[in-house]
Amino acid sequence: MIDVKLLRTDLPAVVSNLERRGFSLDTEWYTQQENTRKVLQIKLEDLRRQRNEGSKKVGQIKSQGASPTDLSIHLDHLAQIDQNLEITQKTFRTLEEALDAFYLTVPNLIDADVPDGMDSSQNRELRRVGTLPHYPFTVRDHVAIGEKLGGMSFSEASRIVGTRFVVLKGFLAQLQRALINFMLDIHVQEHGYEEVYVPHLVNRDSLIGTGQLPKFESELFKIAKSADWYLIPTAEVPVTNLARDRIFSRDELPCQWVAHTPCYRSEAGSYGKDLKGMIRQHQFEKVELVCVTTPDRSNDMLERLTAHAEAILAKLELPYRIMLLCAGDTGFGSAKTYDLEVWLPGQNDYREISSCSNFREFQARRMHARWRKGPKDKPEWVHTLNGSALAVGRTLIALLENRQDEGGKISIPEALRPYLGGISHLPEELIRPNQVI
RNA sequence: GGAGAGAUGGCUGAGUGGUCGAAAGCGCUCCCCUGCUAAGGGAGUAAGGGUGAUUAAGCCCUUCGAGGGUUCGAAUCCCUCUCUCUCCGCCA
Repeated sequence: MIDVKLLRTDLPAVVSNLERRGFSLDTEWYTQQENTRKVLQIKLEDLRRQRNEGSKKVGQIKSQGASPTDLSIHLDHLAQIDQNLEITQKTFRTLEEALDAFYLTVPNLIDADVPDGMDSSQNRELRRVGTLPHYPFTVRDHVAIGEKLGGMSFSEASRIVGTRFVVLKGFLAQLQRALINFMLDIHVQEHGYEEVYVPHLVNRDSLIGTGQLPKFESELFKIAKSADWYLIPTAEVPVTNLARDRIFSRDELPCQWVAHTPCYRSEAGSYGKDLKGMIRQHQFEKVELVCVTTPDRSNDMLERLTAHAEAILAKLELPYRIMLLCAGDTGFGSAKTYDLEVWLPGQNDYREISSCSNFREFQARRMHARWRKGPKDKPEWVHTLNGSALAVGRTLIALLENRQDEGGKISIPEALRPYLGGISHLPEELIRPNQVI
């Protein structure tokens, strides 16, 4: 949620900032509601004051043993106030609910150093890392590699559930598991994150907290059994909500958490996009970094977090580029986002494999996540950040496509070999099924 | 799934209709005392919001899990829901 006070005091600044995203704020509606709110609230609070004072007096009158007529006159007067109060309260509540609902649909303010632009074509490429591979043969995409190697089955998945799922078997399943462990270990051991295991179902409040609701319900899978349980679309939701309703002391911050979870997305509205293969699935594995920090450090933390995601790509020797998203392409709750895009030879293009964002106070307001500088100080909002490091399914694709040879073998980057029993190439039997005699 | 108990400030925990935004203790902050250490004394210490010159003072409103009800008045009485704990059952 953006700062309500800022809306009240400097509406033009908010409007022009949000225009950079292509979001147009209904100023006429808002101004009118807000002005009414102010008048109504003053009136309401005054009526409540009168009632409180009147009620107190009843107690005094009674204890002083005043005449019954005095008392009934006073009670009549109070009844009138109450009647007025009830009407005012009803109107005020309706108004406030409308305003609250409105606030939840307003995106975050964009950082000043985010470039202008309305869509991904105007994202700014900051740099490229790694050299693109050249092949003296026709490259296969990951689907073709999967077919050749075996162990990647879309047809079986579709029989089990439907489209946009995959079954991985044998060394491909093991490769995915190796990647997860590899990423977690690096973040814990080299980058100083605390590993957390979290629920894969979350309630409405958590999704409102991180900003997926109320606006993006269609992208979520809802559990039929419960009124407000959803499958997580990213570990960001349960992990960031660890900060919900908390007041951190200075020395507890920053919190740096890493979690591996599956992610479930309905991908409504992406029909026809990336239909083939593992690029866009209803279920995929991801290792997510989440940071809760003091405001003065959040700029720095975004750079660090992004560097931590890059470190994984670098260790896996995958070529990538780093993009600074333009205002129009930056997500609803984010003030500034870097995307890491990995090179996919099968697509002859870079594709998103990580997205690292600074949410500043936006999620903290929704979650009531605060911190206190010193014991005497007022609580302030924390800043929250998160980034994928990395999307595991796409990492697996990237490895298959970038490290294939003509015969269809995949070379394993040095850094990953300890996680695969030391082998240098796939396919090789990593762990043989027991022979039953 | 069955039975019971509970939800109060940073924490523990009192509080069954007005004098309660809330005792006491712990923690924390400041001050005093004590030549180290240990200990002692005093004061302060919830959050959100409105108004105010929108980071003043002041005044005011709201909040004792959430929502509704009774009442002139609710932390306190009634109803619904959520969550937590204990015991039994079931279970990876």
